[in-house]
Amino acid sequence: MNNYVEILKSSGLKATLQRLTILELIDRDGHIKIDELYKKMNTTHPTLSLATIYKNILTMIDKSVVSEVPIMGDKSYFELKKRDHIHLICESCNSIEDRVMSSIDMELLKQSNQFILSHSQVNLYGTCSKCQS
Amino acid sequence: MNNYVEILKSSGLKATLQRLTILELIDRDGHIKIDELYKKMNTTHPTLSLATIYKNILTMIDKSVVSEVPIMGDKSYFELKKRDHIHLICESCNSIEDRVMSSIDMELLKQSNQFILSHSQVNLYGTCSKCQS
DNA sequence: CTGACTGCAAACGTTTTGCACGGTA
DNA sequence: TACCGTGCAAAACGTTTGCAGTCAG
Repeated sequence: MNNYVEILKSSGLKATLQRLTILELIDRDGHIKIDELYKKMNTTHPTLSLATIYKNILTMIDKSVVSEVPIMGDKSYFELKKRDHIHLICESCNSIEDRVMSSIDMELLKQSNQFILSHSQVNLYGTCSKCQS
Repeated sequence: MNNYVEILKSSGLKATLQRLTILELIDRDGHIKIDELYKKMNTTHPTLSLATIYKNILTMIDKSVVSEVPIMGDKSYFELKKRDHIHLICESCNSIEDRVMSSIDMELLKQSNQFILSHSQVNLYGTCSKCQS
């Protein structure tokens, strides 16, 4: 848990019990939606409010502690900020698996039968050529 | 416009004026959000209701005529279903550019300076190994 | 002619906000 | 102690629903 304290402090955020709890739950699940987070939280910390979760998710995204994983036909999931990776999203059981792989390996994945690919969604965020000038 | 009539009919949907209007506006913009769609629609077809847009977007996604583009920190955009492509999303002007490229070319993009990459989001939808059995 | 589709208005669920209180640093 | 963060309740917002009327095939 000390780990999260460091992360928060170095991001200029206070290490409150609420934030530590949120981070621990996100980490345990890997990827979690707000309502799932709230339900799990309610069992151990019944007083922690939904508004606090929303406020903290926003501020922690802003500070790059957490990142949003928007999903087709579903609410966004949230995960701890980590190095670039791919999400393998199973449309049958709704599981989300992280995979660290190079672009070239993606072709291999398509050809292998470990994960039957239905469709892909690649979004690259950055600055377009117009906005660079 | 005849093109859309064909697409709708071959998907088992009736080619109503409302659907044709929605498809034309999506196509014209490339990627559009529901509220933008409604605003533009309102100028030319003031009686077309928001509920109709929502219902139609859902059914047309279901029939693979349209697809959803979920975006970090924003509402989903919608586009016509087309062959696999990458989205270059400018965080400055919020433009979305389509780019058809192989996985290997992605590496080239990162190295080039045409689009300064801030972060990427790759979601692959399909069936995981567990759910295949 | 019939089932699919539309428009309206109400209902619903999710997210945001304002404010008084509480806790971290 | 000062300020950031929390909890509550209300408000705002986006989306869905039910139903009566309409239209495409």
